[in-house]
Amino acid sequence: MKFTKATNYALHTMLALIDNSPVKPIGVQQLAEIQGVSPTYLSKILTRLVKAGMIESVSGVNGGYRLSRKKDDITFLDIIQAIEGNASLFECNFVHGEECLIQAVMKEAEEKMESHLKNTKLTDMVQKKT
Amino acid sequence: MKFTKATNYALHTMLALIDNSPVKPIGVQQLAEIQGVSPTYLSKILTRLVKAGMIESVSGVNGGYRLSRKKDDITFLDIIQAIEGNASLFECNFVHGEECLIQAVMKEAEEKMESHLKNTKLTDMVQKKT
DNA sequence: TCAATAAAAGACTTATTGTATCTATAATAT
DNA sequence: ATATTATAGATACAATAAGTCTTTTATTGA
Repeated sequence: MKFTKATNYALHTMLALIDNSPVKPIGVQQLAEIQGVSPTYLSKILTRLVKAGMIESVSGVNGGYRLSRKKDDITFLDIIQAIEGNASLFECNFVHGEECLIQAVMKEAEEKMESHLKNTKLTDMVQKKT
Repeated sequence: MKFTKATNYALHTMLALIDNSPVKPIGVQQLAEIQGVSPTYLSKILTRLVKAGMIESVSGVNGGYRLSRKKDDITFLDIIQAIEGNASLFECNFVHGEECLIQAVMKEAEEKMESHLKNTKLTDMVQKKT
């Protein structure tokens, strides 16, 4: 079990967008180059973030991507779920009559992780940096 | 990102072994039938648990698998790591000079989950059941 | 209005991993 | 000896990840 590379790209791109001007967008070309990934692939990832309302895109000359207004609210969990989806990490296939106790424990564990990701905002990263 | 089915099989098999006699082993044939999976595949999974020291195998007639002595110490994390390995869930590929702050947050989050899995023992399940 | 720019979308390819099965080999009780 | 049972290796198939290519749509500057 592993997070996908797409999640890595998404998180780092978001961090780059935080550093960038909130007004003037930055092109996917440039964002892709920094991370050593193809622009089309990265744009595919960014489109998901747009649909999740975290960033906005501007097409045409001097277009690109920039953070949406509510940047202070964006958590790690938001970004991760936009990319990975929000299905449970563990799904019991066994056919019990009752509830699956194992599943319950796994869900609790997952929630611990999610809780931490929900409580850490992207903007926390920038403060640490300075 | 998801836990593999193998982990599901491993956890449920361990639970079945707890219910079983600690002396007389139970065959993979039977264990596989309960879960609707092929014996050869399940045995492959169980071999990993054997190597991790959680269960022991007895070959030959009336052979099979049974818990190893230290059954009270076996945690969810033990089983999961025996199957999934113990690599980090998140690996940053970006080439920073410094440490990756994102990676640090992800690691913290993962550790929250692991902590819960480490603190929950298999035997806890049995007590709940009664 | 037109040409250049840039994102969005869809079809497609390739690589990797998960999920098995089959066969052969080794160990053990009767 | 033989039937039984785990172990190991080779192999096959499916699903997902990761990425490319091409076309379409939207926007801007000249």
